[in-house]
Amino acid sequence: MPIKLDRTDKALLNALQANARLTVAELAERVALTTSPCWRRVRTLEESGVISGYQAILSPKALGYGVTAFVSIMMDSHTQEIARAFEQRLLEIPEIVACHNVSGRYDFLLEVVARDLESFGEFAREVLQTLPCVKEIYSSFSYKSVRPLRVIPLPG
Amino acid sequence: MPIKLDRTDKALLNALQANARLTVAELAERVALTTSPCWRRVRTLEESGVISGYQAILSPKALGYGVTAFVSIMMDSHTQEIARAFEQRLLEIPEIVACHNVSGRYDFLLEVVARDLESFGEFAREVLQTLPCVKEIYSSFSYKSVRPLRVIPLPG
DNA sequence: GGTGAAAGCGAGGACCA
DNA sequence: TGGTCCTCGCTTTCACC
Repeated sequence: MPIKLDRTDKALLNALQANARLTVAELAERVALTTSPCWRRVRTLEESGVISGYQAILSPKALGYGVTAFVSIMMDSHTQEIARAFEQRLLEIPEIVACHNVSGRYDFLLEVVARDLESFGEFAREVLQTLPCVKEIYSSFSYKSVRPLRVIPLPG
Repeated sequence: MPIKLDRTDKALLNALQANARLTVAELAERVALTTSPCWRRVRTLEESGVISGYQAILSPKALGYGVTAFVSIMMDSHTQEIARAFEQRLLEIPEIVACHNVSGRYDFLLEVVARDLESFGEFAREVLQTLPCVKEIYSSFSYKSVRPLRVIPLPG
């Protein structure tokens, strides 16, 4: 699974992580190539799965979400089916923008957006607390995102 | 800061969150508009800050990162300058792909990628443990990302 | 807010070195 | 691999409804 990337590939990936709307012509200029080989490289990166997609990044603030919370959930049961059903249920809740099954004291770590603290409280009470098999919930609020743009480092 | 969005705007945002490379022609078709008004709406969404950018989403796995960890950090001091300097230092560490200053028992929550557990151990020992003013660190590993694609829900 | 048309440019492919 | 050229379709911007 480790795909070989040369300097040019890394430059392309960094440019596209910063701005997915760069045209092939602009990309080519940045990496000192002509458009055809540049376009071919990008396509190869897409096909190999290194680039899994392109996404518009929305501002939670501008959409009226003033609160980002991290919610840790401990289950009172750990069977295969219960975990699967629980994950399925989590996927149906749009306020949960990220969600990991994790090791340690808690079983799931969620990132949740809400309009304000009051709205989050209601969400926690009416949605999270009523999920099946939940034993304990711990919420922590983001005062500020220190690193707003998620960038995967390129190895080597 | 709450920007008014009608049904069409929301459809555009949802389409662009799923695929930022859709052409204006394709977008227009999906929302039953012609290209001109569609293009104008997208531009307005960009200028208003609702769309803060476009990003290629890379696969950590394909890049050789087998481990995603969530690291909670407790500081032994909480002055303004120390926090600022600490955040500045965190920004210089590329393995930290996300980072929040949070409420609760810990002060910072980081998301870190690493090649494998061994590599993470080394990173924790040599980079995280040596940061100034760190009192306690708690690491939790992601077994699996339940929601791989981050999508902000649209209000209303 | 919506439509339609026009100019220019980029995407994507065929082919050569 | 990289480069050149070529064609179609899209982007972008009009003027107008």
